[in-house]
Amino acid sequence: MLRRDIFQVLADPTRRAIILLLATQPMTPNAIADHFDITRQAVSKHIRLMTESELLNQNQKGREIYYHLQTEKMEEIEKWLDQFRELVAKRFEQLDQVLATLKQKKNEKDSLI
Amino acid sequence: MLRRDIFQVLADPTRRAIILLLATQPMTPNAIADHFDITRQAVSKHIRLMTESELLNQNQKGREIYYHLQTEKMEEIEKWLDQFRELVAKRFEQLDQVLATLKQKKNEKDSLI
DNA sequence: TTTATTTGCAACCGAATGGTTTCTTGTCTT
DNA sequence: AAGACAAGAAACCATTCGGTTGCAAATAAA
Repeated sequence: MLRRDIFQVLADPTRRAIILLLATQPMTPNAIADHFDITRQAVSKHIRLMTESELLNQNQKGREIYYHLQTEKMEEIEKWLDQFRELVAKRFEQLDQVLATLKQKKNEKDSLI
Repeated sequence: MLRRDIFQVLADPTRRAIILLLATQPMTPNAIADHFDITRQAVSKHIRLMTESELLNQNQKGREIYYHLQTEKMEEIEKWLDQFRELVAKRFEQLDQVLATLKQKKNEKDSLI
């Protein structure tokens, strides 16, 4: 199945590098391609996927197209991570509860001695 | 190219769901598969990838195998995001600097009037 | 108005992905 | 000891991925 989301974008190391590149300033496809050992067209395909995932916006200046990051899109990862952290925290709460119960049981037992 | 890292794991929605499932408690492949509309074997393949990515550990109890999350592995995402956020912050610093320079220029001009 | 530059698109290719079905192995149950 | 259950492995399949080369369109520069 064709998946076009931020997680899909992050899955490729070249795309992660492109994200870091564009984090500081907008760049043209040619400028981006200069940083890698792949053809400009390959970079173009990465750009297309990233645009379809709404992570990139374009800004045409003459024949050049400057691509810039839609940084809000990155928040989706944060949101997912928050969800994850919350569940992990809940697990530890349960663990704490178990420990507390054990402690209580132990005290009850002690009092019976 | 075969990539076996946490970003690759996150790329698939079923695997993300498995992560959230295992965030609260360890589970067997069968138990995990019950939550999805795919075969146990398909789940098994997801588990294998996640184990190879060092995100899952196993704990055999008789004929059952409980898989549990290696939560530290998730920190790699956080680390990458930190990197990203730092670069974005730098961009805004530069912008602030530009604005400050403009303001200074304006003041100099004003003083010439 | 040619010519060069920047970009995107299409077709192709080998490898990886996500699923299936079938089979084997190991461990409980009875 | 025999049958049921849990899990992994292998072979297969259609689709996607990440790359390539070649080409067309638009804009800039000569």
